[in-house]
Amino acid sequence: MPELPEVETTRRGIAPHLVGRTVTTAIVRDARLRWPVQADLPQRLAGRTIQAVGRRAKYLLLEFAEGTLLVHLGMSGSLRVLPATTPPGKHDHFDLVVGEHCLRLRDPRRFGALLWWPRQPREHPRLAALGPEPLSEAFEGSMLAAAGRSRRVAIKALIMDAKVVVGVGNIYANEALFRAGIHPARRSDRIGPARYERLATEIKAVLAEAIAQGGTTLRDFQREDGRPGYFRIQLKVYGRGGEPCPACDASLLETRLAQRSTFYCPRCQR
DNA sequence: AAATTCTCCTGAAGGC
DNA sequence: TGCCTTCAGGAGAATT
Repeated sequence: MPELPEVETTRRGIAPHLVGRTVTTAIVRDARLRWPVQADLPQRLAGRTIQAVGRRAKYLLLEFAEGTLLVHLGMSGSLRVLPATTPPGKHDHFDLVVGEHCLRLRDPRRFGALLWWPRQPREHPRLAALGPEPLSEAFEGSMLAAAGRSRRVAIKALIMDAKVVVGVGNIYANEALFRAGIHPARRSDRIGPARYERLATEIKAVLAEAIAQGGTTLRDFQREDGRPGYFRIQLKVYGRGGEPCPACDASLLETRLAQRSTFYCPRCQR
């Protein structure tokens, strides 16, 4: 399940194979993604030259002079660069053919998306309302505190809200709250400025560490060349309900919060 | 209107 | 062994 570090790892992996190259053809094998892939997408892409491969939140942005292809990997999507002649597998729904190679989208659960946008990516309605990138300077403790003060949601829900900050998925929300010593259900308006500073710092740190390690992985994340990602970054609480807290040995708890699996240490996190 | 719940999908895992 | 059920989760949509 790609989170922001996996998407960024994918971006860095595929960009060298794509930038400056011209699309030979595009193949849609199954248009039934999150939204139906528009039928004329191959015609729109053929003959266009990829100028840059960007990212906003968990959207990958294949930028052309004529517009942008937004690619979202959803829950189970992965992108690989392969020889164009490689036979497609069962869930290989889309190819972007670039000379001898192709960028191939595999997505068993089909929660992903392919969207053509004939303008600048920043103007896309899905991107325009998003909060800041977590690793940018625009995201820091005081703005997070301001967002939290004006609402009364669980802190975990706050940091997973894309209007507040993008790219903090369930795994890293759990990890960041553990590292910051904050209980995931604590109300956002009952956390002080210093603790918000710490939380913003830990969100940045855990995401940066995961990117530096090439993306963590759960289940089926694959790198652009097909190598699996690795559990290089040790997840301290996610998926560890019942295990001892790595800091204090208390038994880690698992609950449901905002419809998501939530793991925390009842002693370390308040 | 903010907050919560629902929805899409299928592979994996667990139960009997 | 095999069929059945349950679960996971990104994020937009629907509901309260």
